[in-house]
Amino acid sequence: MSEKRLYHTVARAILDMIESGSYPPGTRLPGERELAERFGVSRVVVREAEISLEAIGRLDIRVGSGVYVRDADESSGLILPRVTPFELTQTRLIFESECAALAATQITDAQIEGLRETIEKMASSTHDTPDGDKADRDFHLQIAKATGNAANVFFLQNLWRMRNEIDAVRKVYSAVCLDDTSHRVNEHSNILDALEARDPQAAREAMQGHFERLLEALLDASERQAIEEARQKSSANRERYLKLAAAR
Amino acid sequence: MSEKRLYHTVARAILDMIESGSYPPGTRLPGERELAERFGVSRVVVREAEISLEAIGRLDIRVGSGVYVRDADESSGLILPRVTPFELTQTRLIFESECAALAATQITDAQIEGLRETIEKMASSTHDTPDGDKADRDFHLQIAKATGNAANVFFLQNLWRMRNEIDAVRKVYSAVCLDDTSHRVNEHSNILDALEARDPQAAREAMQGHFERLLEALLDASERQAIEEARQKSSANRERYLKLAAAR
DNA sequence: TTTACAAATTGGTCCAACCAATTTGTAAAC
DNA sequence: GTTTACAAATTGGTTGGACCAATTTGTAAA
Repeated sequence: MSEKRLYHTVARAILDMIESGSYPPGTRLPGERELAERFGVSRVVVREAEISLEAIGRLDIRVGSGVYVRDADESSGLILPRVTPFELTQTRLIFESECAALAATQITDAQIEGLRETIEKMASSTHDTPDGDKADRDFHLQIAKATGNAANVFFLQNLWRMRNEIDAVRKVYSAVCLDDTSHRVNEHSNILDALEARDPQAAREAMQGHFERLLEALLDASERQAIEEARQKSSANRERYLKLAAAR
Repeated sequence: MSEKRLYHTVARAILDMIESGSYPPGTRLPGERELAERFGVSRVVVREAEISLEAIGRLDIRVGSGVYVRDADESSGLILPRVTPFELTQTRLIFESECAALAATQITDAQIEGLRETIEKMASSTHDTPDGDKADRDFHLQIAKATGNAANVFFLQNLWRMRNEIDAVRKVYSAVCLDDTSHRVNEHSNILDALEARDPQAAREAMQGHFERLLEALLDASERQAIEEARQKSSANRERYLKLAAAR
């Protein structure tokens, strides 16, 4: 209601179309002429709306071809702070635990069922496919949605963007998630049980446990990684200095 | 690097104009018509260029007034979701309470002192100046910083952006903050005490209390506002229908 | 000096074209 | 049957002119 300019309203509407799932990433949007008619505005306004969405990396406008929904991941060009995997996990711990507690007070049976499906999907995913990650993300996202709070959903999405778009984070996380599918499935089940029991405190603690274990796994992994890097560096050094010695 | 679309070229040119220093932040750009002539393009193209720059937070377009160069402060480039004041406050409650608890475990004496200053500043601010708001923001921001976690700082900044940049939120918040400076000063002091005592649980509860009271104040305010809007609407209706009756 | 209001300025929207890049449909060639 | 060539349809890009609404500015009255 507070939008004064038409193209803002239209941009909002297009965003809604995308976020409702009608147009998944990569999909082509209806042409400018059709959208103009559908929204009851001129083509200019649709263009302005699409251009503003292009500017913030949500759309990809290709001349002669069409306007495409951009994948929310890479090259979104948005600025994220430089956070370490530990910082991210700590923030997830405090934030998602409270989300879980909140969700426990108002989650619906249908949402419980949706969560169960993500767990099954994760359990049946092979180790290296991205399916497991997607199921993981869906699980946490659906809990945020179950809080019925758009701000919570927004932050959850941003947390996940940090995980995927910050190199240092992605590196460590992927190193950790190789062989812990069974752990994750287990812990997700615990969380689900608490939610199904509508027990906020139990949900909070289950989620805390989930991230505390992850935090420990991250510490182990980063230690291994540090050792490995040190080994490589010293090996490189050895080669360098041996060469020097050999050249003498 | 030749830009295919004209409005990209123009956007680039406008950006150059800004970055060359000819138009410092806050300055008004030449009108669309003049720029169109200067660049030798149509007005629509200039508009499209300016809209794309507005979308990424570089320009501020004001109807009837002009296009202004935006101060390059924290425009993180994120598009904010439509959240209600209640959602925002709930998220602040769960997130900032945990931040306070976390901060209590590791805050330094210097940071304690910094917090105390913001409280004094708020106490001495007159009611309608923005100084009070700034001190409020600083207080919460410094607690997030005291957690030593960049992700927490990032999210706190975004929470504040929601408060200031979402119309519906700003409206209700400003209605609430008129006469509650004394409340806020009190509650901030309580939080500070808990932090100084390095008592996580007390800090958490003090912060929770802060937001729970705010939540109630918001409910009151939104109720008053709804009543006022209903009054205005019915008054408008009365005028309309009386006119109709008089014209008969 | 202040106030009130009309005029000029500025962004917002619409329309009706036409251009250029791309995709698509179709028919000829293999 | 598959590939190739090319014309037709589709799609975004740009233009000029027109009119509206919000805002600022200039001017005259109080």
